[in-house]
Amino acid sequence: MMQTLSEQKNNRKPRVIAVVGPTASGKTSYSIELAQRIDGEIISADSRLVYRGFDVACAKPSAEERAGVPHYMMDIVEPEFDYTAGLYAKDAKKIIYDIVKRGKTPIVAGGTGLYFRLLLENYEPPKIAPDYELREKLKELSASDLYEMLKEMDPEGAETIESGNDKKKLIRAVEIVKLGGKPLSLIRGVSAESEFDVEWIGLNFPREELYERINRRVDLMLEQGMLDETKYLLKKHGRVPNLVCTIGYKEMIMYIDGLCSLEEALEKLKQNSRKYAKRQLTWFRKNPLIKWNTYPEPITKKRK
RNA sequence: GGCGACAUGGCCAAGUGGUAAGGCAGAAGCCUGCAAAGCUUUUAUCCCCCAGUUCGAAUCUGGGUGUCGCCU
Repeated sequence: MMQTLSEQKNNRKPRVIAVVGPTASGKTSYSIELAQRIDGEIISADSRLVYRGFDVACAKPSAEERAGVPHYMMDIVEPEFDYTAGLYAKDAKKIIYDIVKRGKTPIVAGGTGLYFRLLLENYEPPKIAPDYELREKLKELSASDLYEMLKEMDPEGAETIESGNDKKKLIRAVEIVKLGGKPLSLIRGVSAESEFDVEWIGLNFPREELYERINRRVDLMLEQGMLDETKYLLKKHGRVPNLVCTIGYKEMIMYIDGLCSLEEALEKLKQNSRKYAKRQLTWFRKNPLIKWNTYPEPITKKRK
């Protein structure tokens, strides 16, 4: 929603525009065009784009595509490093203030719901960094053991975890309490008012059309060298979790390992992308502030 | 033309007399430092069609239709 000039003057909060949507909904070109029009700079909110070398398979915009618009939060770490949502929120926040200071408009664009939540919706995450050693130990336990453990430490927090089968969530909840953080039960559902004045723009297509776009994009990625990129990254980094667990590389690796044909790998990749898009949508649908743009119209006439 | 096998939701598929497993795909949802991850819920008034046997049939019998295989 556009604000009037007087409203903007009276509003102390830095104004930021958020462009959200499922994969293949056109966020990249939309935000670049928007940035050019309003003199903005783009901060990616994508958990894969932070990794160096995750290009084709993750649809990272090339230098030409960026068309001179500054982009942040891309290519900031090597895939061996586990970048986390907490680090993202911290780093991205600094960048927002820096952009604002220079008189430009920050545009946060991406598809990782958790990153938006921590950065722009101002949830109060427990300030407990992951303890990988502890996690390894906890991993040995069964889900029900973990649940019992959490129940003793944080009975109310245990109840807020929807399923006692979700080991990942249980481990984190236990980790927080063990390391002296505020238990989940005390912060769940609590969110302060955002420190930013956010204009939320959601991009989406009717389901069938979105799926067609995903299919087309996967085929295009192959043409653009996704398979070679996978081989290169494997050679350079080995089978690090971030590589092996990323949609695109995951399926290419299945093919490289001879577990399926290339056609099957592409089919699987399309399917995993569809499921991913669905999960993204349930995340964003929950945010009532998003103004949806179901058939994204190009801001300028030219789109490729 | 003859012989044989099989026909179960979008797909794969279990079930051989007691009132439709499961998987995949699809849909909905959860998410507070691994989130392109992890997790939850959900989908056949009905088993190709018709007739019959039976208290009761997807399951048995007869006929029809279709698909596949083999033979001439």
